[in-house]
Amino acid sequence: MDTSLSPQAGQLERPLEQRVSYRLARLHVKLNAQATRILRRHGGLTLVQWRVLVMLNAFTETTVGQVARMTRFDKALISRTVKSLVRAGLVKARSDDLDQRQQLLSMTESGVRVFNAAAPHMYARQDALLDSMDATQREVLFDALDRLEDVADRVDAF
Amino acid sequence: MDTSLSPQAGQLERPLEQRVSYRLARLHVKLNAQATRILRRHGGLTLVQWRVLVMLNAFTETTVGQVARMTRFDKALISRTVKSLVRAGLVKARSDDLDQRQQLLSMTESGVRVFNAAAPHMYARQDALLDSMDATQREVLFDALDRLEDVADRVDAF
DNA sequence: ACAGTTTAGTTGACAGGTCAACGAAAAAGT
DNA sequence: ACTTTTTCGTTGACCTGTCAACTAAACTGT
Repeated sequence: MDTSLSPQAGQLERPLEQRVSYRLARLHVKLNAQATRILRRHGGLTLVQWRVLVMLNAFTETTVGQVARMTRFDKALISRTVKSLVRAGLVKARSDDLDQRQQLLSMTESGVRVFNAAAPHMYARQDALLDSMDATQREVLFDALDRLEDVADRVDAF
Repeated sequence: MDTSLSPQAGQLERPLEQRVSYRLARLHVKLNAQATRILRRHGGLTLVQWRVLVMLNAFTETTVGQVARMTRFDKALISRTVKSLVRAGLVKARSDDLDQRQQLLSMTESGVRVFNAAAPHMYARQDALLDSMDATQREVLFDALDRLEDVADRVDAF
């Protein structure tokens, strides 16, 4: 397969490499695609379903709103995803006596089983990502991510 | 506004902060939202439209496929975006005599005007992102992004 | 007690993006 | 020359994620 571009491509190829947002977008797409493939291979969860289960695994009983806030996903998305998980029998909802608006979510036995099947692979990947850097690199990376998020939050500057 | 989570939240809050793919996803969403807002405010381009125009600005005459390969976006997406740009009068297509399958794309005068109106703000943001780090940090960051992409490409390991 | 406000969650409509199938043209193989 | 394969771009179906509107429940202040 020929991956070369046109002769003039070199003009932009390098600058493009150095664009933060572009590089981040590209990496994000790749990581997502990889995670999606792993999940499909090991139990068939979607990425959002996985992230919800991660939360339910860490917090015995949680609500839709709490998951949405923690993952920073849209609550509509979480709502639909939880519904799909309930439909698949992986999550059960129990109404909260103290607050009738919300439901307390937890994994079913089957949910735990599916989660535990996928988890080793997902965590191995996570470790591989971290292991690709040494300790200082990791530190710098996370610090950089923090700084970038700060800039991204200062919207009105531009 | 109370941003605190449930008491048990601390259990996962820090680990979550340290997850590479999660942090990257979050940053990506923020950066995209910021770019989208800037573009809306300065000319009304969408993010994909902007990225296509960046390419057309760097390469006088390009094709849909070439843009797709360079940006790593899906060619279907580029095809539709180009069509929208042509419809908006920002891009013109000229058929290639040597290859009747493809069309050579370039910006119209109006396209250049819109691009130039948005560009300073987008580049200022880009600079602000880079300026949030010092030289060594930038170097480590891009190196880390490279390494992470490598790991993301090694799919079959998990 | 009760009007006004806030919060939880659902839903519909929609934009962004992916995937697979396709027709047309070009390139490669025989 | 002609069949086969590859490439270019478009299209339709579909999935993901966002936004805004809405209902119901809970909280707040009087």
